[in-house]
Amino acid sequence: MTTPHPDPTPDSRQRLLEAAILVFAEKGFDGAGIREIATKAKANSALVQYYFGNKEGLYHAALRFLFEQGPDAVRALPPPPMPDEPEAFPRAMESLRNYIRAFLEDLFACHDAGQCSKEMHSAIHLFWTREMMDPAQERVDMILAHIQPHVDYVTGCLNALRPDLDQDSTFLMGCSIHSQIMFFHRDMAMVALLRGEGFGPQDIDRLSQHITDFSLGGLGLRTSTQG
Amino acid sequence: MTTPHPDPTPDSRQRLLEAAILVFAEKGFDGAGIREIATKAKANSALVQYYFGNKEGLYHAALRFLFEQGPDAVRALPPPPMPDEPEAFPRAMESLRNYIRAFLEDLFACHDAGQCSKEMHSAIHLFWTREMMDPAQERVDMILAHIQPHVDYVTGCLNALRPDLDQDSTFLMGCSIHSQIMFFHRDMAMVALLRGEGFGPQDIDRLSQHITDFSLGGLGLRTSTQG
DNA sequence: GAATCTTAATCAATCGTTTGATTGAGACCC
DNA sequence: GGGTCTCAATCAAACGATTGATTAAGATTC
Repeated sequence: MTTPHPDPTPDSRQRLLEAAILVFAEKGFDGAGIREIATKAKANSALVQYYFGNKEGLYHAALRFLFEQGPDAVRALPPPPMPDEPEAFPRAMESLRNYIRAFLEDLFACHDAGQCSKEMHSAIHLFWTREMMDPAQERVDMILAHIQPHVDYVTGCLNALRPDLDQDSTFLMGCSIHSQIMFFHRDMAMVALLRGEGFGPQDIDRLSQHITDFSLGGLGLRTSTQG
Repeated sequence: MTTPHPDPTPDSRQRLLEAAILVFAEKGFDGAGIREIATKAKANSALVQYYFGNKEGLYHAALRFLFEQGPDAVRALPPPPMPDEPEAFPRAMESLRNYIRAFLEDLFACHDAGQCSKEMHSAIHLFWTREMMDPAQERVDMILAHIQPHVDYVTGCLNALRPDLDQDSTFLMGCSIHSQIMFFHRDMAMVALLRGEGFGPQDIDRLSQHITDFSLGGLGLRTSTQG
């Protein structure tokens, strides 16, 4: 997460950005205070105005920063097959399975080449989830640009798996798949309360297996029945 | 949540409670101000301390209020069949279908006997969703008590539909079903951006049909293949 | 007339922001 | 090389506004 940008980018700016991600993720925009962020960044709170204009500028910059520099499971995945390619069907099935697993690994912060701390990793997803709940008007373009590859990937899989579906039905299928993946991330607190214990990285095998099977079944492509 | 014959001078405590739901839902706990709530309630802000002790007491009371008085689709549904009852399987299938539809109607504020305004109705679900994202320690009991009937209902359906599953697998199935229902509510903003237009009450037929079919397929109970 | 309800005025604390001063490294002139 | 100037970076201090909370007096009700 280093900036290759040529602009004057001293350490304080970077530290503020990373501290902002942590605090905004934990407490939200209104709950987070400029002074708290600056203290965690070991910087002066006035630097927020100096570098980012105001608090909202810091929030905006932090969101853009984690979009551009943060972890993204889909970036590393090979693209799904086109519907007319040979072996498109089994390869799309495998692509969907890999996507679900990669997304889960990303959410549970199973970082191999650790570019950022585990705490930062989960804060990034929490920050991101907060913004999704009510996206600000001036950030929708940035958000859409970040989501689009995810949508395209799953849509590509679905087009190969169910070429008979119209566009809107395919969209609904993608929603059903994504909803399951994200549920186990952002509703973890509820899941932990109901189940007694939450899911963690050690459950990724089981979770990705379940979501994949459930989704293939939902698509009408279940090959065998299992628990 | 207005009475069918509204009082000329309704209780100011009640007005505060209802205004709190609206403002807390829109801006969250930190974003909402006591003065704004009081203004919307046409009451004095000091009444918050008088009736509820402090701001958090108001939040707590508002949450409990909408739990006890607010709309709840499951309350009106006949209980799902026990696994050993006659015709348990087809009845459980119908129960699940009804549950999904009732939940969606609830989320989209299709109130027949309007106990509260449509604005209040959607605010209730937004408020509720916010609390779910990070539930406060002192409110988990109340939250669990409100969720439990939902979990029990779906678990009852699943026990009749897939009696072979162990408890944890059943739990995962329930998560997959609930995740889909809630997705179309709280990610509506994102869906609208991606799809060009969001879903509304007029789409309930299509949505509940899709989620039901997808879920039955995920359960390995798909009877026919359709778009 | 006591209890309950409501009010405006006010509290201390904290908020995001602004200000003015200081630092230190480089550019420039003589 | 010494002196001067520039400019971005950083800081402590203070700003006005707003926050949730408190108070004491007035209104209402029974």
